[in-house]
Amino acid sequence: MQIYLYNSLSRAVDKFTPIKENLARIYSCGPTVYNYAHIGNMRAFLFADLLQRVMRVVGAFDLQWVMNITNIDDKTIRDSQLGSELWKKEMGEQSDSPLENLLKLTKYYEEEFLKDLSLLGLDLKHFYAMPKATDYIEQMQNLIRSIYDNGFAYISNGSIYFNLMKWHKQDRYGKLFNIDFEHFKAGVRIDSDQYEREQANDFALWKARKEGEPFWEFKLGGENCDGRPGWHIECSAMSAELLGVPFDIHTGGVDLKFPHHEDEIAQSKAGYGLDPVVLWCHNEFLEVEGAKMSKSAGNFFTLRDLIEKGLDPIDIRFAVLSAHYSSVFNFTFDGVEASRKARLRVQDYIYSLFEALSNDELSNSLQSDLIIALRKEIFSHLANNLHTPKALATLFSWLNNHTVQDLTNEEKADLIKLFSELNGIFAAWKIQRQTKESSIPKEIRDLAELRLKARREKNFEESDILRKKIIELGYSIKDSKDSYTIEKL
RNA sequence: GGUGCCGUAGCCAAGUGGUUAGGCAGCGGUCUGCAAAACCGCCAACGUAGGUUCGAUUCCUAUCGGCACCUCCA
Repeated sequence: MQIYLYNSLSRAVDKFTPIKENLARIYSCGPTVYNYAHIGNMRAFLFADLLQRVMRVVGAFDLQWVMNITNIDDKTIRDSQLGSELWKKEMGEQSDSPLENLLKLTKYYEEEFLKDLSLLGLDLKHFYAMPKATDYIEQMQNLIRSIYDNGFAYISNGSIYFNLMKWHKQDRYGKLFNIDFEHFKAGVRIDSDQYEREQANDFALWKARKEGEPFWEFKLGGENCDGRPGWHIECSAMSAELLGVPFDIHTGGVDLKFPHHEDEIAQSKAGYGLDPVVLWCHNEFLEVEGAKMSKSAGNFFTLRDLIEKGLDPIDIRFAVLSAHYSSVFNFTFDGVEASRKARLRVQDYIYSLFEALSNDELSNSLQSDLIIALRKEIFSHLANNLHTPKALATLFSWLNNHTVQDLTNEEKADLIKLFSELNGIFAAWKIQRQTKESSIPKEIRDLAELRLKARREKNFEESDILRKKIIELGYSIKDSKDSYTIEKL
């Protein structure tokens, strides 16, 4: 199905056409691994995941999805310094080598990050690559050399800067973000390096070596430029190396439009001679209980914080996906609870489908017009700029109007097939027969058996006491005629 | 100061120049020993004030309120 996406470059919903036949190449700005990722970061990754899954399932594209891991920047260097208070013993022993320390600290947070992604329902197998900045220093240096040779970079005290105004005369700077060079709010952030730049707007491609910090050797223009890469250059170099120039889609949070993505466009074009990306997609921010998340406001959560509070990560995933990525998402605990109930309602429906199906013969391809029409409608919403709210609304309305009993066997089998496809995007359900009591502790099963016996004997006082006990132990019990089902609460 | 976004029922969240978005909660009912689940039904909105229009929640203006970015924050 044809995919349409909002493009921050054109400021319109564009038809997606891959550069290479049937291959969608996507680069997503990943985390800087100096700490546990917070729920706001997670929205960006859930968005990227949604995009790539829709490309796979609805667009039927082959995928090359790259997400970078920024493991060298001011913060990772700062926190990994010898004697850092933020060093954890799980990271191992610190050594005299700043680079070794940096890699140990960032490796730790990278692994935690990957765990978080998995908990949120991302499939790590979907990644074509997760490049780490320190593994692509050579490519970054090559790109910087090209930019320098093309005349758009200069060296100042061993650091290398991008000459923005010179570039701006050749090609517009501000393609994603209207830049009003006259009205930059002066003095908001003072960079210590600023005096070394010719213009305050110039950004660092490469930063000169500092004592006690990791560095790489670099000779440029006959000068010694030993040091380490600037932030923006890594995405340009790694995306070019892994996906080529240009590639199809670049994702990130709206905050990255400027300066990060502007700089990426400028330096890639200054170095490679081409606009690097056809389609830029940005997700809106996430707020918590209607306010910007901040540590001081006490509404700053990492995924592990939320799990500790008893939330299921899959409910968080489903809650985030139930709002459109381009609007501010208000994360609330009530909202996650509501999403959970909605999600489980669908799950129960899926269980009922399996229950009602005489055998486990699933459809290979859809046969029934009813389900084909439903699929078409849901998919077209997803294809239209990833409109998950409409897709889900369509699904819920349909479920409201079609009970399992109303469906023919063919429709049931088709619907399971459709759910299985949808789960390739939402990854929020189990497409299987409801697991029987096997996962329920024996203690609970025994209580339930006693209760069934009491009910048969019409000893309802006893059965109510037993039910209360079961609930207190964290399980719910649903009665049917002469049986029951137990579920974990 | 510059640029941009948003204000929709108790809560979350789509959308549209005139016909029910959807979810959660709530309220009736069926079922049940009672519940739960399920099913049937009900309920409610478009920040404020003007304007354009036959008609505005939707367009325009003003206004109030909230938010984001403005040099390394997803």
